[in-house]
Amino acid sequence: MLDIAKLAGVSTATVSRALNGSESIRPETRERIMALAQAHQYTVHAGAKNLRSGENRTLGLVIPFRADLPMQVTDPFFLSILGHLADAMTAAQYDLLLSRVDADHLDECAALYDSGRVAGMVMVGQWDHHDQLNALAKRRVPVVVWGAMLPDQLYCSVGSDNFNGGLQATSHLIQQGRKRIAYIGDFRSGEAKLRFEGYCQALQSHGLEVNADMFILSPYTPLESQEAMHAFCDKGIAFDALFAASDLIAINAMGVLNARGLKVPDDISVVGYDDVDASRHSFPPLSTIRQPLDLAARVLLECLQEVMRGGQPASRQLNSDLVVRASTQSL
Amino acid sequence: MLDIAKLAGVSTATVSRALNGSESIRPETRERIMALAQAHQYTVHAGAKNLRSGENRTLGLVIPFRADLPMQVTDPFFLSILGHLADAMTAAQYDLLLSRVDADHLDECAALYDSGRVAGMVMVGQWDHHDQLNALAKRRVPVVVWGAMLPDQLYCSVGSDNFNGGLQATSHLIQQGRKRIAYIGDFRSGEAKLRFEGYCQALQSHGLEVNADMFILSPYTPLESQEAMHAFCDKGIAFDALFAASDLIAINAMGVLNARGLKVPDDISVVGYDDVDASRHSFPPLSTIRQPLDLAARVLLECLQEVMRGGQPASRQLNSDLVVRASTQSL
DNA sequence: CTGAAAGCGCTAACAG
DNA sequence: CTGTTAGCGCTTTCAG
Repeated sequence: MLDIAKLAGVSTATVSRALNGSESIRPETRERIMALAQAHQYTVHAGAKNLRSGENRTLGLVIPFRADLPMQVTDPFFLSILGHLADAMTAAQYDLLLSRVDADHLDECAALYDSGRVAGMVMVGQWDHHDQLNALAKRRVPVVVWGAMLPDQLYCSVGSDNFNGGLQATSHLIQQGRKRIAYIGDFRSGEAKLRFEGYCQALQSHGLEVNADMFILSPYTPLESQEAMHAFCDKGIAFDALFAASDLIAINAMGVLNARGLKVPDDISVVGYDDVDASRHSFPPLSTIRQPLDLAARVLLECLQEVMRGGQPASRQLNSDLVVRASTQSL
Repeated sequence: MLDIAKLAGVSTATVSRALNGSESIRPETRERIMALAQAHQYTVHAGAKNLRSGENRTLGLVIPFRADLPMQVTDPFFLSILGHLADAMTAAQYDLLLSRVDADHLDECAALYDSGRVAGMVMVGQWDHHDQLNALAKRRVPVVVWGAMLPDQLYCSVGSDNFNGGLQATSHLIQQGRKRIAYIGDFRSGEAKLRFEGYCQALQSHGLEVNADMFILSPYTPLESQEAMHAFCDKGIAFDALFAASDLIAINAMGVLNARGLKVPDDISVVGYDDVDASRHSFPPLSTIRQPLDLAARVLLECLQEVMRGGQPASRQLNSDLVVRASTQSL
């Protein structure tokens, strides 16, 4: 910066002002300085600027991972939210620091904040550790979480309304005249559980029977979903529709159905969840619940900014949309 | 830091030395200081440290995107490399700054380096802009690229050997007794082209006919791959195997084959490319070419470090492995 | 082994 | 409108 100042015949203070768009500077001088900076490929040193101004424009995106599991992100869906978040942050002039943290030591990411590397962070991915997040929040680490709203939550979370999503998906099937609707996925915990509850609610409010025979337990990771589907079909229980807790499960299930000679959607209508890229290209293209990730990213950022300001924004549930494709059809 | 110094009854210099593991400090003093830091959740301010020591331990990961395309990463494969890279960098004590840059203005990421935000960067994703990358390298921006080796390349690239991958995939099919092997994917540019050339080579060296009727042009983005597959089947050309330029294309193609009553692998053996998560769960599970992403990430990092040291590491091609699953079977 | 002092590159009062 | 001055939080000679 000193070099530029000398070249322009001014002080570094003036250069700083010019480059930061201060009002109190002669336009002509500004132009000259900007031109010089451009010519010499000079850019303000971000670190020094932050240090001096006390501001920090980098935000953390932390992705918990489990040491015991093979390094994999089960959700292709996750990449999408990452992309949107990157976009939103870039648009708001933030840098994005990516950090992988052991899910069992989420407290470690406090160091990210304590060391001034990030001004705040959003946590996304497979997270269960409610209490660790609460501890972080108690430590006054600015953090927002992508996920469900939980009771006794000290931090701000943003997620989609999984209950309502399950409701929409199932109602859609019912409206198309389906009466024997199976559910495949987890129904004991997390987001899948809420989707399942939405499914039950939809059945009940339409006066349909909620039958445990129609619940197909499949891990959220779709590893064994095919087997689960096969096992269900083997039982010979009649059904004319299927609501899957995730697109990947749905796609695998459709593969099994196809293989067994059951036509989708003629024999079985199928709805998935997430609107993963692959669901547009599955056979047949999959009807699904789309979570508004672009909005989610913006809301996450807004909330984080509010938290960084010292506020306590309320957690939010975003509405999801039903996307109708060829895998569902009226009877 | 001053606080800790006071608490410990020493100077900040001593605290600094203790926290950085300097040799010339009494172990006892070190312990005491460490304990205090721990208790007060004190962490060295990373920015100030970098500023003073002139070092920078954050690396950039830039993901070019096309302004004209909807924000999407076509490759689910990409998330995987991102994860591995994050792991490798974390393990080497680097921070990872994620940055999305317009693919038409790759030069913009020079600012990331000029402003001292990153000490170097790796570029990954759909990149075509060979000349822009060369310009970056000429500007002495430390950068390494995930992708193919190109002639007149001023930068270092790391990629997998796509030609060899195509060769392996096709040879596998031939060894299983398949004689009429179709190729689906792009064959005009990029990595797919190399895979295609490997396919041709394999056919030739086994004395099989290389027939343009067996080339199914499908966008690398699998949007129209189903249509392409349908169109090919409609032509009624006999074939007993299919090599797809990507898993996603392969999975879509298998969907079409299933729907048309062609059994995989009995009637048609299918091999994909990438070993995407979904290919393990497709119906049937897909044989594919796995790129060694963990190794790739480590090599990328090594090369980047070498470039940052001022060196000019040679570009590298990594070997890929064939993963055999149920979609291929001997006749 | 430890402290004092200088300064990394920048910005923000405070004077002119 | 612009220059001077004083640090942001840390590390690192150079003396003790």
